[in-house]
Amino acid sequence: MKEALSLIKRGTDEILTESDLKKKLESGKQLIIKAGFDPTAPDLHLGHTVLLNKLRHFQDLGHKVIFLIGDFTGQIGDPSGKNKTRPTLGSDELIENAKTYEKQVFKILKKELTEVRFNSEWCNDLGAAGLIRLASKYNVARMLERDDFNKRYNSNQSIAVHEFLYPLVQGYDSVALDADVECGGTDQKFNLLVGRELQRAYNQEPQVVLTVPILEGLDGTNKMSKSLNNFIGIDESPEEMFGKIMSISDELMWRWFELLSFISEKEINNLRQQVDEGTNPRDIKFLLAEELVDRFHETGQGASCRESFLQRFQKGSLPDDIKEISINLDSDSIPLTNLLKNADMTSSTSEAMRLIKQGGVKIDSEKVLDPKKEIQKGSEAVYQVGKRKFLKIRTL
RNA sequence: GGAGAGGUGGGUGAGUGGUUAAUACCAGCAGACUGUAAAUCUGCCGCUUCGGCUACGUAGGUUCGAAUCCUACCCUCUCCA
Repeated sequence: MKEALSLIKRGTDEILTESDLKKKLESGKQLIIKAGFDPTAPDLHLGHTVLLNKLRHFQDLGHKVIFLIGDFTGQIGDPSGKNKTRPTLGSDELIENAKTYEKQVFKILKKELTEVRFNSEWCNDLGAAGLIRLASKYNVARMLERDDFNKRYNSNQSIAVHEFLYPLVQGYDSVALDADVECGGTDQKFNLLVGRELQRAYNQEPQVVLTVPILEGLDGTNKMSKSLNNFIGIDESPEEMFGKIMSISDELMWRWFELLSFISEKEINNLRQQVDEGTNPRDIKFLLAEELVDRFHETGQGASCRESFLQRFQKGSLPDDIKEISINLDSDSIPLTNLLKNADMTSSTSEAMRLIKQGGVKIDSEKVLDPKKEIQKGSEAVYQVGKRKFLKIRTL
């Protein structure tokens, strides 16, 4: 029992309330653990895995996880942050996204203890009348307690009425599922607590709310998210993942160790001490990168990534696995700027022009300085833009 | 319904008729350096067939000339009801 509790408490931010959790654990029944996910962004990234790891802990104790895809709530758009209302998804798309989720999520969760559900199942049946009834169970003052509503309200920014529905519907999900525990990021705390209130209003035993810390993204300040493009997807190639982890600041590295690594706190402190004593932080970052790459790919991948990383950046050699593409030309030659744009290596010819002038473009490891360079038909070469983008292009 | 404030490049936010692809900051990108794609420094940061073209909520108008003035519309916020 004590062990169970300490496993659950590891890395969590808050448990509301711990005594309720104890009671539920002691009851001996299989608990229903709920966690909601956004239907529009099926690509899981490391930020999500903080939560998934926690769900996994519950599974290790034999409890059932409901992986809830908020397809109905997705139509509302989570007012957290400054999201705008999202486009409604077609059911085909939803099924696709769900499949993508499943493919990724079982890298961490146990299949036999996971149930994937959609909240449109019960929300569609709710109807206008049901929604009104639901809305009557909560009040505006309490809604405005929510931090982002509060901030927007006080700084004279708009809050659309439908945004109030989001926490309500999310809370109603807990009622529909009769959830025992709901897990989410700390930014979800308000929504999770609404679930507690609503369950009480529907005469259920209120769920325990468990929040996990929010993982900072690559920039080190903002929450990891797709829209800020500061994320590492768990589906990304080993090389990509490794490289991105190496690009985080030395400071952020410790935070990631804390939230993502499975090594013990003691070991982390040990590593800190090593750095204090003069070890290159890069080498410590290697450990983190290797652990994570191994987790999401085959064991051993991490080590080989480290090798090629050293090769590439210390000795400046080309990576081994350069993608190849062919591009058809309409005429005998094409300006280099256009070629780079067509190959998606730059977003516009203007950008390509700039990069060439700045000395950031190489062909077969030779710096190109002429912005008007033409590439002939029937050639093949390795193009490099900046330090990271490589592509072998054949012109036909 | 009435009165008022405001909408500027990915974000914040200057700019109130003319040295103007639009100050500054952040983010981003490149180069240098390094102990890493950390940190730091320097440069860049709308698009282009390099002739130009398109931009300051939308649509018109005034003017030799408009982000800046006028008109209408759309949107956001505040106060009153």
